[in-house]
Amino acid sequence: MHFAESSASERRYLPPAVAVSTVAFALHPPEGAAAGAPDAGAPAEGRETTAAGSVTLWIPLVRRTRPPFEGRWALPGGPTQWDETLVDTASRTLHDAVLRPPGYLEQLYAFGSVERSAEAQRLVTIGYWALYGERDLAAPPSAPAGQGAGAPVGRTPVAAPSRGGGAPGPRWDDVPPQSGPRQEGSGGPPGENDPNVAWFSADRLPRLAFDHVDIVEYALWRLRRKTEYSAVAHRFLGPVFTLAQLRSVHEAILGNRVDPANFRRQALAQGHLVDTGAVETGTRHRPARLFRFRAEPEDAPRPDR
Amino acid sequence: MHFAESSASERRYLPPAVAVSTVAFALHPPEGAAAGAPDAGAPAEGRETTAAGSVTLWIPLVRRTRPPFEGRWALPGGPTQWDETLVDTASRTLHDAVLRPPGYLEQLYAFGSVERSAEAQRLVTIGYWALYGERDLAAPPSAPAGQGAGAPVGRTPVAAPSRGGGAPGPRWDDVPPQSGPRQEGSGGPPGENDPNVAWFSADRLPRLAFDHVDIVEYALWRLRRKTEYSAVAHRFLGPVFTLAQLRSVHEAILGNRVDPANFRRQALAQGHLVDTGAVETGTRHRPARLFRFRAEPEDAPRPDR
DNA sequence: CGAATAGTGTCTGTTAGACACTATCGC
DNA sequence: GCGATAGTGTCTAACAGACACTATTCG
Repeated sequence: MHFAESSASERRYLPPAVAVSTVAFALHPPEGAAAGAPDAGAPAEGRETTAAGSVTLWIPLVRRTRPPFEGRWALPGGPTQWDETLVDTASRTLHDAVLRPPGYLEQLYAFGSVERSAEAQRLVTIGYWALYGERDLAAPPSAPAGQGAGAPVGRTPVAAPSRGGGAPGPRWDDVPPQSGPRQEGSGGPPGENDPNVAWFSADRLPRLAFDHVDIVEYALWRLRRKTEYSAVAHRFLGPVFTLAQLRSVHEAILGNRVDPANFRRQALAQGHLVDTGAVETGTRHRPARLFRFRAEPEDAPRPDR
Repeated sequence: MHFAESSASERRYLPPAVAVSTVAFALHPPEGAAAGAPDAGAPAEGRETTAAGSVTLWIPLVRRTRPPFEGRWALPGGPTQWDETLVDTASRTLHDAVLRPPGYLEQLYAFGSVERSAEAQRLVTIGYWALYGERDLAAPPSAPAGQGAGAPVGRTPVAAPSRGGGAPGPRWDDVPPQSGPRQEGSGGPPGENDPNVAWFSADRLPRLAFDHVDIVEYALWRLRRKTEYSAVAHRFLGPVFTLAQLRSVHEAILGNRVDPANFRRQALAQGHLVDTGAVETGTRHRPARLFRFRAEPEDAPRPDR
């Protein structure tokens, strides 16, 4: 790389580095992945339920192995490479941490602060948010994307448009300018149990590096807004699901109880759900009908193309 | 500049250049500014009204003076400088074209395409949208921000948060990597009548360079969404205004008629409007009450900080 | 049958939209 | 008074939220 040799004072004048940070959500960590406790570095027993029996959102984090913020947990991410689009970068860095491609990926906001520009290269960070559904987590872990200018991660299953208002992200800061392709938390060998990658419950996050808390905050806000006016919740579930499941996803996202009767009516009124005719089995009460989702035309001008 | 000497083939491996493009809206061009006709390069008589007597939105454009797309009109914009935040860049480049700071400025979407990377340096473009109110247009033109690393344009009156969903912009492409600070359409001397800057009616735009049409499209969509759930329309007007004026702004943005009675109720119900007690004068019918806007707490996590 | 959840019916309060009607100005 | 727009009242249909009630399964 050309710039390796430029001194710190010279780096001030370099063009800004472009990096990506992604907040990914899932209803629970993938099978076999580490579930982090708030402040312990070590995994803890954690599954998808909380006190009240309601579902929570989980977020994958990566532990930084070098300054600044060495040892702190941070969002998966890293610098863009010359042959990658921004989504590709998000996808690749996320894959490096989670070992699976997300089911949904959407841009959040671009933040270009000038902070610390006297000491380090200027940095522009593009925040993304992603979503892992049951389907996605079930997929067996695949090898990290790896080196250099290789093709961006195979299939980025969903590179989606968006609609809500754009918003902020904090300045990124990871990865020294023009460092190698693998991002921060990759000291050890890859594999499902990399000690530097863990999933945390969204309401019990450890202290994060940089202003990653703000990105998470914003991503959550966006996710909530989006579940209100759009159909995203179903993406957390498998191909077929009951209305109760869908509702509990809504409850997890919005953080409050939702009336089953009213939810049912609204959900069905949207016209997105198709009754498969099949019913749930294995319950010890009246089985619920299974629905699947019917894709419908987006109404937003499509950003990513 | 370090990179001036790097060859085209070397540039492929440079970090992406970061540029900004801004879609600015106003109810009419500033006094004395050129109003462009759809395809003529020359100004045409144009004021704020259209066929049906309704108001239209106007957008400032800059004519490119070098390839690619030489001669075409494009959005104001340019590359970020090492000491500028993204908003600053938007603000500065917009100021260079319009000679006034906007009343509102918000990020739209970041687009990082890899297209043409084989021939030119990789480019990441951050789209912004801005708004000039009466107040802002009334301000006398000030000199362009000018050279090098000078302080970013004095006051960027409003660097605002946002809420809607993020969305797309096309790849930018202007300005050769690391070119001088002044952007594209600045061949001639500055001043209110730079032949390479003109305002166009949003529904009669000329052919634009790059995919700037898409950015405009998206900005319009965002503006519409935002007027629906938030209070932005008032920013197009002066400090006090009648409900009829506010309504006609809504009509201009949404593109359809709005019932005066219902609009009034809704507008007042929001609680943002304060009756000043004063009334309109100079009409030849019953004068309307004048209102002013009362700022209220935002509910979106604030992105820009 | 009892526990438990699925699914339906109904009532109430709020709101968007349509539109008739009254008020108040200049002339 | 007339023309014109400001501003109010009212009716209707749609809808969200609360909640009672019925249906269907397991054990």
